[in-house]
Amino acid sequence: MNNLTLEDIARKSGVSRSTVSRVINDHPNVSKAVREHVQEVIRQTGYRPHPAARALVSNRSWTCGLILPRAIPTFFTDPYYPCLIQGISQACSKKNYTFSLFLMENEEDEEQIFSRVSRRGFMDGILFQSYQIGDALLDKLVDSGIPLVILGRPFQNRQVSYVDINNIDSVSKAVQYLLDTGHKRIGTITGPQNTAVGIDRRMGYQQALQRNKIIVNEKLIVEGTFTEESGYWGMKQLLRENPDGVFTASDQMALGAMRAIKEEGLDVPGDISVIGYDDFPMASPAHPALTTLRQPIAQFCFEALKMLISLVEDGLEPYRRVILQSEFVIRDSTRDRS
Amino acid sequence: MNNLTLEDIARKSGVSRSTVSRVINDHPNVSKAVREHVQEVIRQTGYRPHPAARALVSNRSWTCGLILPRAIPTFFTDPYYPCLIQGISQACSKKNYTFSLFLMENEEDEEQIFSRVSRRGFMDGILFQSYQIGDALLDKLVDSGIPLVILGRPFQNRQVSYVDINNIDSVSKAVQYLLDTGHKRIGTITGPQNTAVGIDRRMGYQQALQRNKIIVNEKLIVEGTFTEESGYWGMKQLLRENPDGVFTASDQMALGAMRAIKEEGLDVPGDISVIGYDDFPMASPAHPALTTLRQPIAQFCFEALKMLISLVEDGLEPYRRVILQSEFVIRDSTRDRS
DNA sequence: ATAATGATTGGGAGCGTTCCCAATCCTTTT
DNA sequence: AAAAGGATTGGGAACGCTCCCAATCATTAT
Repeated sequence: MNNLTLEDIARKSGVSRSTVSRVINDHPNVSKAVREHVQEVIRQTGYRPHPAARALVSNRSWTCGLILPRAIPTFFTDPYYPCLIQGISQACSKKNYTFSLFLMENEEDEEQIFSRVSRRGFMDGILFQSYQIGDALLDKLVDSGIPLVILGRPFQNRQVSYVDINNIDSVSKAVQYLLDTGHKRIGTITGPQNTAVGIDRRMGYQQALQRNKIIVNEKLIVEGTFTEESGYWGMKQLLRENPDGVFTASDQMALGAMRAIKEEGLDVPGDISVIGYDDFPMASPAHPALTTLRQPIAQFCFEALKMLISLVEDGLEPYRRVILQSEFVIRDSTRDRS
Repeated sequence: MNNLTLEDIARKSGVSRSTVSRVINDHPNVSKAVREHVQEVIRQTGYRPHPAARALVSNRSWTCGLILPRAIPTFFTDPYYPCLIQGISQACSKKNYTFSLFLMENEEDEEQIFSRVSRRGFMDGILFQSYQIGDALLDKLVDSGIPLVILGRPFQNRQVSYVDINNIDSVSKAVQYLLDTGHKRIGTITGPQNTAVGIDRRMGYQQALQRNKIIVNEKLIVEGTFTEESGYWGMKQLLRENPDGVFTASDQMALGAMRAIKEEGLDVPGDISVIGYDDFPMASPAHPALTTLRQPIAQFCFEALKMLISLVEDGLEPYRRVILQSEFVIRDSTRDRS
């Protein structure tokens, strides 16, 4: 264990505490000779400053928290959360931040997380995955005044900074593509309608139809939960309406939908075209390879952390927002019927 | 933001800093009246102590790190890591610890993580997921003297504390079950043979056969990577040897194996029995429902954290170890052939 | 009533940093 | 050669807490 202090290094290198501190923090005004000598001593002793002492005096801990909402039914099966976690981890690593994870599973967790997190001094800021309408914790967090960035848009038009993906637009383009390639009866399996992504992706579907003067048929819309299973059952239901194309709000649901279609003896894309959303690792090795919308997760995470850091350094206001685009990736689960 | 200090609370409640500190830390020797009054003031003001200041003076940060190894090919598809993350998160929450996650993806990460983690004062201890043979970071961590618990057994017989699951024994029992129910040609799809779990589960398979005086046929052993895909291809290969039972080292591979079997026009369990390992969420809704070995992940994580805390509080030695058992869960993918 | 005892309470020191200001040193200019 | 200026260095104070010891208070026994 490393129990050296600044003072120890100062003594060993024959300079003062202040000088060593300056060397460590790359301050100017240290002569080259002294700087190099001190660096050498630090290297040899393996000294590393005490993070808590630093945090105490500088009020920066170089740690940020990621809060994932409670009751994630898909935490184990949907790659979204692992991808997000990896993305944030990478971003933190690049920015030299330590990354603390908070999984919120019940009411008590919520209280505990709040008290753990809302006190500046251990956590420089918080990334909060938007999920359900009316998250009490989110309100408290906003009020607490800790630097906060929402991943995904918040529900109420609150005064918060956030990073989002233009779901409406992206989906609308994908459905437009189905329209342009001669599809006549396009269904959708949506995400949960109490989540922002769920609502927005459905909205994108509707906008595309409306723009083309097509009346939205409620029977061609089924609500899912992002899981493979819900895609399967949703498709079973849609099949009764004889669609020739389906947009599903996640790749997992697209996989489920394809399973249902095949089970019915129909072919993808021969009889029905399927479009997913995410472009997660299982999308391209699927049979047929899935046409989908690629979420720019890595960039998303990076922008979120960048925003958080600017909040930490420059203050909370003005509120910032960044909207990213998903990329439409055409593979083999769609066919031109025109 | 909460910028109150102990001194502020002391002033507001007309007592001294020391008394407030005693109230917060539940020390005895505070009169009931004073204690309640101070608690009321704390409640009203929403005061929370500055964690960095506490950590500085007490040398406890109430934070632990989880390091996940580099190059996890299955991070997004295998539910093991999400489950582990959730388990550790729950355990930390119960023990009032904050949980920092480190994903190691390349050499630089390794160096960075080490320097972030090895300095006591911000991280009370480290949980390290055992993975590949010869992890350089692990060696450095052990040398650094920071409290450390390995998840899974370490390779070299090093002086470290760890928590493991008795893979050899568990698998051996499962294979014994196949033997007892009249299976004659039992194959296995192993995990990677440069991982401890991969090696141990294969060993369990071999031990069961040897105990029953059956010669181990190398052609009935195929190495996989824990993924669905590798289970599929592994099974394709095994099929040439006409097995009537297969043990796969993960549920994912079992799913892949079943896909391959069905594709060949054979039936599970009619023609071939399949046993997986993990009992992750997708095991029971599979068709047929998977017979498997249930990893006690939650308990595993809890024991690991408990061990880590005892290391933090009582010192590193003597080395501790806890071995848990997997539970054999019989469902519909196996059939009695006797 | 007084001494002795134990329960409360308060204040000082210190944890390892950073930051500020004053002191020193070296150049350069006159 | 002396003064001025900038570059470099050192030391004190502060961050907000815990811990220790001394002081005070209440309670009981003599």
